[in-house]
Amino acid sequence: MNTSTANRQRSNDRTTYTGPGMIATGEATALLPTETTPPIKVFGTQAIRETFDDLCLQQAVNSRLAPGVTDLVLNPDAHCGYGAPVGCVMVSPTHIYPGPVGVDIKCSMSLLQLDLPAEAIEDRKVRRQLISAICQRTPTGAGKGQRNAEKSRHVNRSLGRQLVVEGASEDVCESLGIPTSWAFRCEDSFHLGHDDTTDALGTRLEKLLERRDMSNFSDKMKQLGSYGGGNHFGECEVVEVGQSDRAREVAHAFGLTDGNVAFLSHCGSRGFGHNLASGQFRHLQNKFDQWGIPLPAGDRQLVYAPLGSNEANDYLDDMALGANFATVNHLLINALVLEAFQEVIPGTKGHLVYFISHNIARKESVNNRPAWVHRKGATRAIPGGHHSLVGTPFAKTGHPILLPGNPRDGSAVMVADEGAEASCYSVNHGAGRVLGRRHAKRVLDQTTVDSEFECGDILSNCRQYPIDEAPAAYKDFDEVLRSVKSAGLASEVARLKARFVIKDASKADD
DNA sequence: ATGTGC
Repeated sequence: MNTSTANRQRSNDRTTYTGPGMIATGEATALLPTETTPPIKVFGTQAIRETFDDLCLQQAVNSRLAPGVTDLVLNPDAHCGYGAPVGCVMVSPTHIYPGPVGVDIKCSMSLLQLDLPAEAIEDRKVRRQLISAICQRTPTGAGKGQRNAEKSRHVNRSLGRQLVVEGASEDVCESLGIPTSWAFRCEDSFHLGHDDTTDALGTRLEKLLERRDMSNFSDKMKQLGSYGGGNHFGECEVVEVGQSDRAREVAHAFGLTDGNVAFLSHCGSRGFGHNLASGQFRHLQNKFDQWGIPLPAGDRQLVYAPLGSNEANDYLDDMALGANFATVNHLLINALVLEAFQEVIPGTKGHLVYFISHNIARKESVNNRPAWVHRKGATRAIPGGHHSLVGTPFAKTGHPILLPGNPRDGSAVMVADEGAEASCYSVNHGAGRVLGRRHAKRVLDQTTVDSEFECGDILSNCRQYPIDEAPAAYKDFDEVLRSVKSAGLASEVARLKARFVIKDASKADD
């Protein structure tokens, strides 16, 4: 059965995975055998393994057997995605796969630590003021999520062209009022083109701007500093650093302060990244049709390009352009959120803890050779002492791993352990869906969701919190984290407890 | 995910 068939069956809630079963190998690890190649590594406790539906497993097998793929890791938050499961890592030294990077190029998390004690936002009125100050500056929602920017932070066409080519360069940060030091708090503050130059990106951008679907480039650039919709959000948190000596030490190195307010953001490359990604899917699918190349497992979502081909070069350039937009988008959002806090509580100071993606392909060294590591709903997890962190603020400790859970149960900051080599230096990217959006709307009810927020004294900008985004639509976050910890991939540094949530509510009553 | 859906 190929994935297209599986997709059709899923729409009727009938999936039938007929491949081999999982081999249980440990409390939190398992192997999913494939016919002719080494097995897929699965990280998840027994309870988590039961959440993997048939289509998800089928997609994992299809991705593992696709041309040039040498490793595939399935994380505890895995569920079906575009071509490959959301929550997987796919490695290839020879091929690039746009589908397994995903439709939202460089969808990421960022965390801003503020110097406010939790008590400063205890008053619901203060939190209401913060919600409105933040919403004024960082719109949510599809399309219309364009910022009404004051002159000092206006993104005109020429600044737009500069920032998608340069990413968070000093010049770009200065133009937008972003502290330049924040660039050092990024997993990647900029992305180069296929030949490791910015020139390649400038050239590619010129070509793209001639395209009809890029005629609204200036409008796309105006979306800079906005969240968008779906599972994207901004969330005000109180930091609870773990009790162990290591947690306290690492939290200190990360710049996290126990008991203080922080702000967690989740968003990506908005309409610009979507244009680039969907344009590439279409383009490569047409090439496959035109040249009569067989699709991996017959799945159009798994089209690929061999490295060195014009197609691969163009994709890598487009991915970098989208990734640069996402990077500056996150940093600007954080600058605007800080500004909103300062408006409501004058004198507030804040610094970026980290900005890290979970939808991107990076050139890394795997099994001692260079390869493209596609993280599709997966977060890089490199422990302290690893050569690739030399020169960063986190060379000794390992970098922060930012994992959204849900507003009811909290989110987490983790740090990688030595064992992460087994998962290609990756962990999950959050809790992962357990109910599809349609399913969630059918089986969950608004009153329960509302009372969960009321009980936790968690405020929101939404009159009705979107039901398909309710905590119960996601996997048990503690079980997901237990999977990561007991597999030796990463350790918990801090929990983040939600105090208010900013989300797009425009589709809440569909 | 997305100026939203074959």
